Amino acid sequence: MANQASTSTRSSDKILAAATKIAQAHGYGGLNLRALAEEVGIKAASLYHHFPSKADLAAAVAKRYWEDAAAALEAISAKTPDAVACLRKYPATFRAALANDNRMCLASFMTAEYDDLPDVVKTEVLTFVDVNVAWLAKMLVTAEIVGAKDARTRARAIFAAVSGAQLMARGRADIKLFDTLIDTYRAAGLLPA
Amino acid sequence: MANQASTSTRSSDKILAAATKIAQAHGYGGLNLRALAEEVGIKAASLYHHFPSKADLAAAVAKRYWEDAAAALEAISAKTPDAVACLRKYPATFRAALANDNRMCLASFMTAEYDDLPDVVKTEVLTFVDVNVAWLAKMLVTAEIVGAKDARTRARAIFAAVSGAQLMARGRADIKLFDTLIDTYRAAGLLPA
DNA sequence: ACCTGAACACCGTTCAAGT
DNA sequence: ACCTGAACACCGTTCAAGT
Repeated sequence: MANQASTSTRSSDKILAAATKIAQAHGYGGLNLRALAEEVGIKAASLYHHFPSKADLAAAVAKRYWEDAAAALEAISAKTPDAVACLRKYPATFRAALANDNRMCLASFMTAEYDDLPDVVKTEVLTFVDVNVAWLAKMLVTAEIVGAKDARTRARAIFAAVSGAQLMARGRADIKLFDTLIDTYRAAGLLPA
Repeated sequence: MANQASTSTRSSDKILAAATKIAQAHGYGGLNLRALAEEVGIKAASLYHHFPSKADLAAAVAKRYWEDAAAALEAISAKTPDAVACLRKYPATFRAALANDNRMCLASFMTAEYDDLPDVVKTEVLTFVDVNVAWLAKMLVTAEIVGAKDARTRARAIFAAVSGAQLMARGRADIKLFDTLIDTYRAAGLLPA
């Protein structure tokens, strides 16, 4: 994971990074290849030398997105021994997207676009959800909040609720609303206080 | 509300109905005027005789959407005296969208498209949220689940969570997942059991 | 290998011309 | 009044042709 980007992947990385930011604000349909190319400093046609199609580019974006999310979650649980403390930190990544120019989770936006999503992209988006749910389930069991049998279901409910909070807060461009919603989930008992 | 559609609004109604279905599956960006026109049986250019622009058409769609939602919610609370029973029925409208070819809430989709939404549309989308939150808050107070001071906040949390559940279920085209998520919210204490 | 101009099919929109 | 073909400037995308 550390020594993979030596020389040739540089411009692909630039493309992926720029595409991720655009897709987090405009979705798959709103990912404008001319605008993306301009941001990277090439012509739109040149994009096709790095990725065979918009679908494959978006799949690469979504794949890196869940890989980064998985690494970030592992970093949290590696650094924080207390599982309850880990669960308290979970909403922070969703908050960070809003703090970054009112952006949202790439996977949530693309989930809305389900009907128009190429299969290769759909797969990666689903994996993002799986990664989050698996991590949450593990923390819930470790924290002894639910038994192993109910962990996956509760984890999915937390993921859905936090996603919904991010979406609602984006609609008002109001990050404080996100914080209030998360606090309300805690007060109601969905998330550990 | 009853005697407004006599003769001239007929085709406008057909356009709005078809546009609503398309927007619930593809969003504002994915609302293709040529495809919409074909479904209605006219040419795209003819659409402009009924609505001055795509933005105005989408605003009319979103406006009717929240008006219908408001009427449906009023129908529930008028027919069901018990506020707790009303709250139990609330997720049903979101479920119905999923049951209708895995569609989703128009407002949720458009909220994701926030950055690309004309202001006239944005306003109507926000009103949909307000209508839902106001009704939920009223039911929560009547049911004595929360006090008047916390009603709005709790109502927003419920709306966000239910929206998130719909989005997640759409991503798997799995309506049973929606049911499970709602049940989990109830078990956790976010919604009344 | 990497890049591009030019072309393609498509989009929202306009408008003169039909009924 | 309502509709339309044709055109406009634009878009994402493709490809033959450059270096």
